[in-house]
Amino acid sequence: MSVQRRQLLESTFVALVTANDRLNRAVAAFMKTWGITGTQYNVLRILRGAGPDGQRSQRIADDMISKVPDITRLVDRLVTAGLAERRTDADDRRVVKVVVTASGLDLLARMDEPIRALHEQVLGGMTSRDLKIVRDLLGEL
Amino acid sequence: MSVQRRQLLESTFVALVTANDRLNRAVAAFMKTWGITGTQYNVLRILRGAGPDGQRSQRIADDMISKVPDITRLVDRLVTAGLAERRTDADDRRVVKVVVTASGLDLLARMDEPIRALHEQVLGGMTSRDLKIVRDLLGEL
DNA sequence: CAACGATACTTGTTGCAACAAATATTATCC
DNA sequence: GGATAATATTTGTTGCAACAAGTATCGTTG
Repeated sequence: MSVQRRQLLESTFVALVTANDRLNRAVAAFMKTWGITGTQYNVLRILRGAGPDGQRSQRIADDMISKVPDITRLVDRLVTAGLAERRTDADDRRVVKVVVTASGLDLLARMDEPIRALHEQVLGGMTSRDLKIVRDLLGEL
Repeated sequence: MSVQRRQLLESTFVALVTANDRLNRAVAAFMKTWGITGTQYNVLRILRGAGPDGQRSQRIADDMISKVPDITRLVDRLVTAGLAERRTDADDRRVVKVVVTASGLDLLARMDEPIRALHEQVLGGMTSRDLKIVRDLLGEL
């Protein structure tokens, strides 16, 4: 491999990690103003999408954008905060279904518009053409 | 703002966070085989660049790719692992200079080639043209 | 030159993430 | 149908990150 190619790989890698950190910080700071973490928000969104029947823990883990191995204590915090509830499945008593509460839905509804503003704040400077390029190229990773 | 633009912002945001998580995992798994974390590696690289005089804690914090507020305990772990040493500055006794040890330099040297392989593993699938695009667009964030 | 603020780092504390082991329930296979 | 494997979740433990408060040293200013 050429020296140029290696340097390009490295500088792109560093750019990725740097953008990574900035994005994490922006998300964390935003979520903090709402009293939750980005991970918790992700779970709440999954639960809202799942509807009144809720979603089993394992499926929540599968659907999450950022994977976490410990759904139990993640849901614990949502339950403690009154944003979600646990319901053991009657058909399969191993399964725990997690349901978003009215309070959780209310929080999500209030966050919907600010979340769009966050997207705008982070990515609004890019043209739609560039957004598509970044999205598609990152999707290949 | 149009619906399309909003959806594009959202899907790109999700793509970023997803790539984020995958990258973090790849780096963490790689670093784990060497007994350190990505953050620790970043500090060691800074110390290698600083040379035998070492680098003061605050400057390390400034130079890091992923910012961390607690350099003290980060360096603590490097010192415990025998990869770095602390030396209080004689001119200004508030300042602590951190120096990489021979063991630390040896570890870095052994990692240099595998690190390039990691870059190749993560980004090798992209053309040089696309790498430049991603690097430059992410740099604007 | 003494007091005050600024600087550089450390320490205390809390919460979350990661990994492994344990528990409970269900499915499978002689 | 009872032993065994598989599945779903919980619990134990450790380490790291974040934020705030504390300590030591230095610079500045009247």
